[in-house]
Amino acid sequence: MAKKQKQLSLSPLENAVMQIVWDDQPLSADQIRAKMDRTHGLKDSTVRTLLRRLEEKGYVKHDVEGRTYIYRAAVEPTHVATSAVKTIVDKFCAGSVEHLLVGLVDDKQITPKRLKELANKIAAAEAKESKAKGKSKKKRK
Amino acid sequence: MAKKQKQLSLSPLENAVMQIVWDDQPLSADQIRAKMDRTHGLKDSTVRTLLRRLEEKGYVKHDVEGRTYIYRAAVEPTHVATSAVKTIVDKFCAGSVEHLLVGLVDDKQITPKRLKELANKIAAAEAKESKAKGKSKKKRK
DNA sequence: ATTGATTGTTACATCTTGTAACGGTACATT
DNA sequence: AATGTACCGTTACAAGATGTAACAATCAAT
Repeated sequence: MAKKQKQLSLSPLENAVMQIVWDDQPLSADQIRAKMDRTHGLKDSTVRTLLRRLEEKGYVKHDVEGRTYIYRAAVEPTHVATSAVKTIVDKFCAGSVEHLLVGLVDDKQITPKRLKELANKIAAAEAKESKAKGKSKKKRK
Repeated sequence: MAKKQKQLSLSPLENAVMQIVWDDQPLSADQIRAKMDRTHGLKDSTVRTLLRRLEEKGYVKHDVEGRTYIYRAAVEPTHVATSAVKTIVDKFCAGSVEHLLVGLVDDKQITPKRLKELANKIAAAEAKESKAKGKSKKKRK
């Protein structure tokens, strides 16, 4: 039972690349390098290595346009976030989202009042949305 | 105060140790090894290395009892969870807990209804708690 | 003093991450 | 056609993180 699942986690630099991709996709490797340049001074081969690794991990995909690779994200940032949160919840909160929420409140990351507001807002939005389209799973911006 | 702190993240194995510590603390290194044995077959020096690293990272602390180190957690699991969640939120949800909650709902990790219930419950608990204590700003949990 | 339990020190092979040089190839420009 | 140019694929490598552990020093009890 050697399920050799690679590391799906993003390293800091990989994350930096993803932020750019999520923000301005689609992008070529070189465009990404250009944007990275503001903070890092990476060579193009470096950036392409990062992109290759990200693609291996399933975070981005590319289309070949002419002879250039055009990259775009293969996963939504919120999906990455929620799945990471799920892992955390399973590990540290005995699988209970409730514990997590309590923790967030205890940690003052959100006030109970605001949490309630959000919950209501989300519930309302969800209700309206499901009524409006019934089955389709499109996401609004 | 804070200087060049190392990685505070837990490796899988370190995490396994923490789970045990959180569950049955306080424990000696050998007791921990014994519990690990069910899944891994680690030598005692291995376990002690892990414990030392965890202590360096600030996850556990020990008291010397006789000639034995008795370990216990130095941080609450929910604290680890919430701080990890904060990192995630900052990275992937533009810093907004709201986005995360929306994501959790979208991901069906929690229903909006249940989210609302929890929010109310938490708000209620919080309200009662602060009334009960009244004066104490200091929250010992 | 010898033994047994525990800790401290040190080691090391893998992997992961950051960073990049090289070499190939197809397209654009003489 | 020959060459430069813009990209891509392959390969490399040092530093740090991780898993795993042997070996040495110590103290407490025999």
